[in-house]
Amino acid sequence: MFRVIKQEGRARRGEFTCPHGTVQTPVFMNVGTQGAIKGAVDAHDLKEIGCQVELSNTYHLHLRPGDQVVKAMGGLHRFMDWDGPMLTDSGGFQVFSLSGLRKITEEGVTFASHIDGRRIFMGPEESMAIQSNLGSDIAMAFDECIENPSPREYVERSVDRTTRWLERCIAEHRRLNALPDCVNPGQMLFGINQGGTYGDIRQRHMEQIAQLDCDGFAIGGLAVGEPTQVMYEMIDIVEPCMPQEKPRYLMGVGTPSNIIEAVARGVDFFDCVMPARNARHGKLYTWEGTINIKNEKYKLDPRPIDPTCTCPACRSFSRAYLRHLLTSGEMLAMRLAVLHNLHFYNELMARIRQSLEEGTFEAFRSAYSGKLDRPVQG
RNA sequence: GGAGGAGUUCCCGAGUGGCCAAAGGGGGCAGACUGUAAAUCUGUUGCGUUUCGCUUCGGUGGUUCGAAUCCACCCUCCUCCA
Repeated sequence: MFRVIKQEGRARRGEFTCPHGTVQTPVFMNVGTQGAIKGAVDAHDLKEIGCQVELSNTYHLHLRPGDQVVKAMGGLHRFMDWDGPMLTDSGGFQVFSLSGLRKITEEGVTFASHIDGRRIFMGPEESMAIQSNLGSDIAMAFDECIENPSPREYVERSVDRTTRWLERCIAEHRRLNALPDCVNPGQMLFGINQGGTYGDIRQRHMEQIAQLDCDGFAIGGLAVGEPTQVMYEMIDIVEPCMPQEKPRYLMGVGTPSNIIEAVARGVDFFDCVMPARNARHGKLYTWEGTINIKNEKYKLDPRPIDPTCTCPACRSFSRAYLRHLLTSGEMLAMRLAVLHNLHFYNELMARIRQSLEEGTFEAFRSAYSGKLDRPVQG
């Protein structure tokens, strides 16, 4: 269930209630693909850094440890000891990212497992069954995330197939939720818009799936190589076709500026591996811009990553220490850096929400959009 | 004292007459990363006025049109024998 509390322009301050709690939006979901945030961060840590929604992946958990294992262990919430809202991605992104290892038909996708090469088939029904076994609060429809660029003709055929897959997802999802041993009978389902960089295809697709019975709608297939401006154009085209009373989720996006710009265009949910991956690689976010903690200039820097930050890393450690840990390959470096960047993203969303409540979002946008993605000056 | 072996650019290490400012690794420096096959990948790492010039392969001298590579002597280190 979703309601808009306040609006500034197209930007929405909302509230989304799902089986494991109520989510304040706009929200950034913290990505734990295999039931863990890479960098030795666990579900308890997520609580401390302000995470509202945890995100895991259908394809990866199906391969290891197997969704039947997770179900036998009481569902993914109990397995990883996360009692808050959780979203599972359907495996649709792996259709894109593992493109060298798969074959697509009307029925679904056959993957060569990236672990041992064995063939695994995943279609709408399989994806729904796995996500049902995982017991997430929000299941994502099984789609094809199309690579960019793709020929118009291919995009048209793919999008039509994704629509048919969505209808199958809805039917199967409804059936699974009604089964007596369902892990999370209140599980919701989001449909996904595709269409590459063809605005008219995206618009038509969004109009079609908006008619279907979904709990929310996502925009997928963006930030896959197209220029940022094109991504914004696609959101501008699709957003008016999205139901006002349902949440909008921009999948896999993005940089702090991308998020601010997408909120301005009416998006409520986000997720991205970027803050965690960048953290592991030494790129850290501050309210003055990004820093690469591995740079020599931080060798003797006694300051925390960001002097205004309250994350576990900034509360106790200097840039010089973080730099030392990271250049030495210490696991602790990754952990502290990931905690910082995810805390930053969660704090970013909190400030966005606050500005929306105060009616100052546009001021916030002009102060920080662009700036947060760029290296600090000086 | 005797017999062998070795000294290469920040480090390890390849190179035995021209295609060598010198492979490869490490380390250093910098960059990339957007529903995670990523603790990964890329670039760079003698100097300069940079389609070219200069300095460099333990030292000095020599052979040669041309030397990290061949010769002589010297220095240093390692192994074995006394």
